[in-house]
Amino acid sequence: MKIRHGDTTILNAKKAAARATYHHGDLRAALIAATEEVLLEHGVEAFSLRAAARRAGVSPAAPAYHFGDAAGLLTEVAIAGFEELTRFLRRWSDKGGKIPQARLRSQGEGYIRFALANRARFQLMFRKDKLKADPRLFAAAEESFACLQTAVCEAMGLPPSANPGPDVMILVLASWSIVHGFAHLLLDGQFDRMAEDRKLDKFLDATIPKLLQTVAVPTRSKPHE
Amino acid sequence: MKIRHGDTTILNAKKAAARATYHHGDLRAALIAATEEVLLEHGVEAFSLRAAARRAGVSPAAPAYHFGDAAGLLTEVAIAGFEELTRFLRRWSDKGGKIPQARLRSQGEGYIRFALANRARFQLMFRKDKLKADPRLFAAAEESFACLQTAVCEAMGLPPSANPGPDVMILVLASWSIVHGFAHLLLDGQFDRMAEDRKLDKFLDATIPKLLQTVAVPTRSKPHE
DNA sequence: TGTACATCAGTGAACGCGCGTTCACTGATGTAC
DNA sequence: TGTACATCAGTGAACGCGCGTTCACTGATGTAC
Repeated sequence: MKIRHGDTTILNAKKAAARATYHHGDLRAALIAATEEVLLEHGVEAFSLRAAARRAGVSPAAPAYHFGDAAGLLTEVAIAGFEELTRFLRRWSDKGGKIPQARLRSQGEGYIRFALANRARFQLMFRKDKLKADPRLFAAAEESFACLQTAVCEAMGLPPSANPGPDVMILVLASWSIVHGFAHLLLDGQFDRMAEDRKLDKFLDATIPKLLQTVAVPTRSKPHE
Repeated sequence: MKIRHGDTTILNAKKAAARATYHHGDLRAALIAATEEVLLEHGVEAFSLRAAARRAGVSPAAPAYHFGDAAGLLTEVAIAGFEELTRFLRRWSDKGGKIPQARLRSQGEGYIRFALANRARFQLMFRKDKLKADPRLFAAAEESFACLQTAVCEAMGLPPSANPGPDVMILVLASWSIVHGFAHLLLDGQFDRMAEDRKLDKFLDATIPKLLQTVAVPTRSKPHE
C-alpha cells in the first residue's frame, strides 16, 4: 500500500468522523488549508486540484465548484500568503526597536525568515504564471510592498509617503531585491556550498545582519545612532 | 488542425529534407537546442521530453536514449546556461572599463541583462528540483560564482582569491542577492506596477545603475576614482 | 577490398498514470407561504 | 408550525489528454578478418 493511499484512507475516516452529513460545512477554507499542507510537505509541483481534494477528503470534482480551476485555488493561498507576510514584516520591524535604520534591517531579516518558514508558499507568491490576475492578490501584495516602503522612508529620515521620490524608490527596490534574492538563492540550495544542512542556521544568523548592512541608506535628517 | 500539429508537420518535413537517413547525426545537440527553443518560446512549464522530441522531429522515445529522463536533458541546458552566463559576466566586466568598482557594477548589470535575455533558461538554472546533481553542473555554476567573487575582491582592492575572508564573502552574497533578486522580481512581472510593457527598457536603464550603487563597497586600498 | 557480424541510433505502436473536466445524480439546507 | 419546493454543496463514474516509458523492430554504421 502506498503512503498516498494510506493518507487518503486516514483522511476519509477523519472526515467521516467529523461530519455526519457529506456537506462539509466550510470546504472552501478546508481546501485552502489542504493546499497549504500539500505545498508545505511536497512543494508547488506536487499540487493539483485532485491532490487538494484528496487531502480534504472530498471528491475530485469538489474543488472546481468553489475555485473554478487550479489557479483560482492557488490565488487564494497566495493572497493569504501576502497577508501573513505583511504581518511578519510589521512584527519584525517592531523587533528592530525604535531606530529606523535598525527597524528596516530587522524587517529585511523578517522577509528572509518568512521565506524560510513558508518555502513553497513563498515561491508560489512569486509565480504569477500559476496565479490569477485578481485585484485582491494585487492589493495584498501592494500592502506588503507599502510596508517595506514605509520602513525605507523612515530609515531615510523622511515621512512615510505612498508616492515617494526616486531616491526612496531605488532604495526600496534595492532592499527588496537583496532580501528576495537571498531568500530565493537560499531556498534553491545555492548556499549549501557554504553551509551544509545542520550549519545553515548558524550561517544565516551570522550572515543576514551583515548582509543587510551592505545596503547604504542615505539619511536626510540627523541619524538617531 | 492545431498549431502544434502544424509545427510537427513542418519540422518533420524539415528533418526529412535535412537528412536522407533517419540517423540524425547529432541528435543530442539537436535536442538541447530544441529544448532551449521550447524554453524561450513557452517557458519551463511547457517543457517535456515529448515536446523536445517533437521540436527536433524525432520519435517520443528518442530523447530517453541520450539523456535518460527529463532532468538529464534539462541539466545539459542548465550547464550550457551557466557557461554562457560566465561569458556574459566577463564581457560586461570588461565593458565597465578599468576601475574595479565600475567593473563590478557593470558585471551586476550583465547578470540582470542575461536573465532578461534568457528568461526561462535563467529560471531553470535556479530550479534544482528540476535538475540532476551533476558535477559538471556544479562546476559550471561555480565558475560563474568565481567570476563574481573575483570582481568583488578587486573592487575591494584585494587580490583575487579562491578562498577570501568573511568581509569579501558577505559582499559577494550581497551583490549576488541584489542582482538575482532584482532579476527574479523583474521576470515575475513585479515591476510592472512601476513600468508597464514598453517603458520597461527605460525603467531598467534608469534603475539598474543606481540600484547597484546602493551596495556599499568598503575599499581596503586607495580607490582609483 | 569484400564480407559477416555486432552495435548503434533511432522507430512507432502500445501501456498505464494522474490530471482536469463533464455529467447525471442526490441528500441537506434554506425559503415562501 | 408544517409543508412544498428551489437551491446548495457535494458525489462518483466516466471521458479524453499528454505524459514517461516499454518493447520488439530495423536500417545504418563500425569492426574483424
